Parts: sequence; structure tokens; C-alpha cells
Amino acid sequence: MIREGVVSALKELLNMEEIPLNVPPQREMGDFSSAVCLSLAKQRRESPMKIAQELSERMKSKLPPYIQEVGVSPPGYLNFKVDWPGLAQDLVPKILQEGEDFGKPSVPLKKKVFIEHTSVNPNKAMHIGHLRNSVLGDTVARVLRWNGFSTEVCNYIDDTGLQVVDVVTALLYLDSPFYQEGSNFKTVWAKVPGDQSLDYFCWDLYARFQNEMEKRPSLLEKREEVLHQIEGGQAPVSNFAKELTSKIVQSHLETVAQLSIFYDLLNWESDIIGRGFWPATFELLKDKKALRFETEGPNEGCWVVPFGGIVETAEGMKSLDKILVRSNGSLTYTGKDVAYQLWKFGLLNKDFLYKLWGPQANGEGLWTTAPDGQPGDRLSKNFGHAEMVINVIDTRQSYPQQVVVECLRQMGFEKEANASIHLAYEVVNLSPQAARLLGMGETEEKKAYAMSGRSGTGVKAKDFIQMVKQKVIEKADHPLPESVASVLASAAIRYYLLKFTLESQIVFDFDEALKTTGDTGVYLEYAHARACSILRKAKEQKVDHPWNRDCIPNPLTKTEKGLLDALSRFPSVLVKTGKTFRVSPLTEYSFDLAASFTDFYEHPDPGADAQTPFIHLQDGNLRTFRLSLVRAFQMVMANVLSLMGMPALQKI
RNA sequence: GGGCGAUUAGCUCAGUUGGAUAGAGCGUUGGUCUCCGGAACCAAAGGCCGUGGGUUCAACUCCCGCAUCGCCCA
Repeated sequence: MIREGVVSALKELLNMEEIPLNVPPQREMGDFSSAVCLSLAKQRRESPMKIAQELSERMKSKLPPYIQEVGVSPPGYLNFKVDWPGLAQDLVPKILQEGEDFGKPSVPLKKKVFIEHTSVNPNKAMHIGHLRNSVLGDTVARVLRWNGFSTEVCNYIDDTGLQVVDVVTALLYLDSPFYQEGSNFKTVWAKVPGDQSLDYFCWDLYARFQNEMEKRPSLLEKREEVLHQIEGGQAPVSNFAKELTSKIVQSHLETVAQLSIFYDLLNWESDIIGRGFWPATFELLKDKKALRFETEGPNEGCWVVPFGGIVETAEGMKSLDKILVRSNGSLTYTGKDVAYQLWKFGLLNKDFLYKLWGPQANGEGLWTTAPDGQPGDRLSKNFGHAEMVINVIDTRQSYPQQVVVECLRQMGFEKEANASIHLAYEVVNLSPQAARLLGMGETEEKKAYAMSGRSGTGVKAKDFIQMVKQKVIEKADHPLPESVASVLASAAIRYYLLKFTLESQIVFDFDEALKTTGDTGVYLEYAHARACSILRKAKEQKVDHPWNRDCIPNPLTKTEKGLLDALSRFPSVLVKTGKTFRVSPLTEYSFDLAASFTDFYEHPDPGADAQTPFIHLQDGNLRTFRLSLVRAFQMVMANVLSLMGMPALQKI
């Protein structure tokens, strides 16, 4: 709001694309500054000081909005002083009026973006690594919605993969009574103890199965059988698998719902296969001449997408081309992923059938693809057909994702290829301390330990949420209602998972993750609740504070300026987040905002001997001004929290 | 072997398109509270920004090499 005006003024004067802004080392120099003249000096063959002086003179004749002074300091910096009262005059009433619409683009884009996240194998409980995915995806979706996009959030269910096959085989054949053809599945379900949730039971079962498989070769044979039955959709085993995966998906949905994460659609892999997406894609690929049948060389008998052709290496002839169909006729993962990506853009003349899965706590119904569903048009639904697709998948999938995009490009779908975004993030590992607590055998000392479904070591999501809730209750100085503890835990967890950059591997440590002081989600909630409390008390004591332009003091104190500055930055932070899909700067901003409010609250008159509570101020104008700032902060903070998926608490 | 990413305070991490004295939180040490919410605030200590070159008036930031760690591909 302030900076944008200066940047556009400079852009016009200098005819440049980008104008960098900085903060001067001393506050007296100005509120912010620019070093453009330094970089201009060389190409103009003039001294930077001279350029800066000329420029500042020209700007003085027509000052950018909210700038009261332009100065110059050696060796050629332009320094700007903000007209804080002028800014307050526009900004505060704007926030108070617009509320949750403050800063939103006035014209919604209407552009549809399809966001896929979570996508956990439906064969056991979720762990904290999965939570990072869900929280990232959910937050990006919220930010894009704020930016005016129409969003469709989907959770992909890989129900025909080997992980599901393993758990199904384990349930049927690991322990007696073994399943026999024609026998009742009730005996199988009876193996799940009543006092344990299914996803937790399967967590252990899966690990045990991996272990047992090495000792009992007969299990491998059974697994092979089950694989074919599930792949081929053969009853009754495939029906049993569907029932099992549905129940586990439901428990995943309940897990993430604790963090306010919801979806529009569940997409089942079995439906991609069942609805014939691949044959249609195969035809399209051939049609677009993006596919080649190899009659010789290392890929003889395969259908490939040409990328680099054959290269000679030290180990012999190799092909850089991507195989979609193997010589034995089987389809690779890439082939299926290409089909799916085409569907997301509405480029495939095939569609799923849909039905309602059930209600969600956000009030929106959740839809699912289903063999016994109905066509989208009959339900007045138009799933897919997106203009932008964001796949939230960890960085290990970067290469396969790149291949999918390249396939689109080869098919001539250049626009869609460019609108395919892989939101890649690093995985969550365990610190040595966490690994030790989970009873991981430590053969060698490492900095981080990967969680392992195979050995069953990892921090389960529901356990973690429960632990944080417990910690929050312990740390409170008064008894907390369950609902409040849940919100605080959710805020703490989401903040912890969002604050790292995408490239940063989170080394999960219990001490670090369970923190409730300092740079945490709890701090944000606390600042918001404190603002609410002040406003509540003002109301109780009938201290009205209707905004009027005469209430603005001149000059403003340092902390008043600090809070105004933070408030004014909100729109640009959100716009930027919506462009980069990087959410860690948003958490940084949220902490800045909360901290500048706390600073204002603690020291409204920095340097003074005593600080007077806003409500008790004798000066009616100052009282109105400061209480209005509190209200403006509370509204913007509530918006920030909501964008990060954290319900804003009125009281803790 | 090829590719991608990381390396910043004791610990966990930020650091915009290159700009003036590299920032938070935790931890440590010392302080603050009669009044609107102390899960708070203030102060101090703590840095060869992995390493060696290069580009530039200016490099944590850009380029090249090396080291270490992680991941992906064959």
C-alpha cells in the first residue's frame, strides 16, 4: 500500500521493470529506502549521488501516496519518510469497513484451479509427514481462494497399489483363521480388536506383514493372488479391499478434519482404471503423434514418449525415452498419471461417475468418484476442467512429475503443461531423540532418521495432535475447555508445519514441535484473543470508540507506526503468496503482525515512564485511535489465521 | 555414473529482484509486573553465512570448482 505507490512512481520516472526497496540501518534516515541510483550510476555514467538528488527533486513535486519526505544519503540512497497520520486516515477505516474482504482483489478471477493434496495410501494410519502435505495443500487452496480463484480440492486414493494389497493379504492370510474362498468376511473383520482403531491396527499389521513375508514364502504367493484380484476388480476380495480402504480413508478424513482440512472430491485410482482413462489416453497420444512403438533397441516392443532418444554410456546403450507401455503390454505409473493429468484439465473425453461421500464439518458435502455413481452433468457438477493444476507431492516425486508435464508438452498441450504445478516439498524425518523414543534401533549415529511404514516407526498424526493438545492444557494457567485446547493444538501444528521453507527438511523433534512459546501458532492465537479481550472489556465498560479522522495523533509513536506498517502489508503478502505458492513467508508475516501488536500493546508510548491502558486513557481522541487500531489488528489477524486454517479464538 | 536440493548464532530456522551494521524463536545470563490477558515484555552475550576461486562500485544472495549431508534416476 505504501511501498507500491513509491515503486510505481519510480517505475514511471525511470522506466524500469523492478524497483528494489530496503530498510535503512537507522530509523532517522527514513522508513524505507531504495538503492536504484547506485545501480543506475554505471549505465548513465553519472555519480549515484547526483542521480539520487535529481530524482528526489522530481519526486518532491508530486509525492507518492503516504510519503511525506524524500531524502538522499551517500553514496546515493533514496530515503522515504512515511506520512503515518495520512496512512492511518485511509487504512484504519478501510480495514474496519471491509473486514474479511480487506485487501482482496476487487474482481474475482473466476479462474479454476485444481489442487490435489494428502493422497495417503489407504492402508494404515497417517503420520506427521502426511500432515505436512495436507497442511501445505490446504493453506495454498485457502490463499488462492482469497485471491479470487475458484478452487477444487481433491484427495487422490491409491486403492489398487501394493501397499493396499499387502494389508489385505495380511488380514486374510497372516493369522488364522485364514480366509478361504466362499468363507465369511466376518471372521476376517473379527481380527480387528474392538478397542483399537482400524488405521492403527493396520499400521502394526502392515509392518508385521513385511517382516513375516521374508520368512513365509507362501505369503508371497497369496499376495500375488490378491494383487490380481484387486487389479481385476474380482469379487469378493476386491469388494473387501474396497470396504477396508473406504474405512481407512474415513479415518484419514477424520484425522485431518481436526486441523480444519476438508476436500471437494475423492478420486479413486480404481475408477481411473475402471472408467477406461488409459485406452482413451493411448488413442489421444497416438493421435497427437506423441507416442512411438519401438521396433528395435533397448526398448523394443514398448510404447514410448520420445525425450532424448538412445545414448551410449559406459554401461552400454541406454534410452532416455519414457516407457508408457512395457513390451509385455502392462501400463507404467507414468501412463496412468498422464491420463489423470489430462482429465484434470478436461482434455480427456472420459469422465468419472460421482456420488456423495458424506457431510463434512465445514458444512460442505464431500464427493467421491464411484463405479455406481452418476455422470457429473446429471449432478450439475463439473469436476476437473481446470485452468491450473497444483499437485502437492513431496520432492522425491519431482522426476515423475516432470515426465508427466513433458508428456503433455509432447502432445501439444503447451498451455496446460505450463499450468501444471508440482508443489514439491521436502520430507519430514525424525531427530535422533525422536527416533530413540520410538524405539528405533540405532546402528549408526545420523542427524535424521526416515520414518518407515515397513518397520512401523513413525509419529502417527492422531497421536501427535493428542500430544500437542495435552501439552497446551498443561501449559495453561487455568483449565481449558476441550474446544479451545483443540484449536490451540491445531494452530500450533499447522504453524510448525508451515513455517519451514519447502526446501527445508523438517527434522521432527518432540521438544521443538511441542513448543507453546515464542514463534508458534499459540502466540498468534494469544495475540488475537488479547485484542478481543480488550475490545470486550471496552464494550463492557461502555467505552465507545467510533472512528473519526480527528482522532489521529500527530506524530504517531514508534509502536503505532509499527503496527500500521504491518497492517498495511497484509494485501501484498497475500498476493505474493498466491503467486509463488510459498506459504512460509505468510507465517513469518503472521508472527510479525502479532509481534507488532504485542509491542504496541506493551509500549504504546515507548520511552514514557508509565504506559496507560487504552481503555483508561483520558484523551478521548487518543483512546478512540488506539482502540480502533486494536480492532483493525483483530480483524486482520483473524483473516491471517483463517488463511492459515486456524480458527481464531475470542478467548483462551 | 547422471540429476535435484541443502549447508547461516550452542539448537531449530528466516533472509524478497545483489545494497548501508546478516535477523527471529528456543536455550543461557540479568531485568520488568498496583492499571486493557505474563503462553508476555526489555536487555546482554552469542556469526569466517561449509570451503576455494570468479563477476560487481557492492555478494548470505549471481557464476564455476571442492567438501559434507539428503533425495531421485539407471
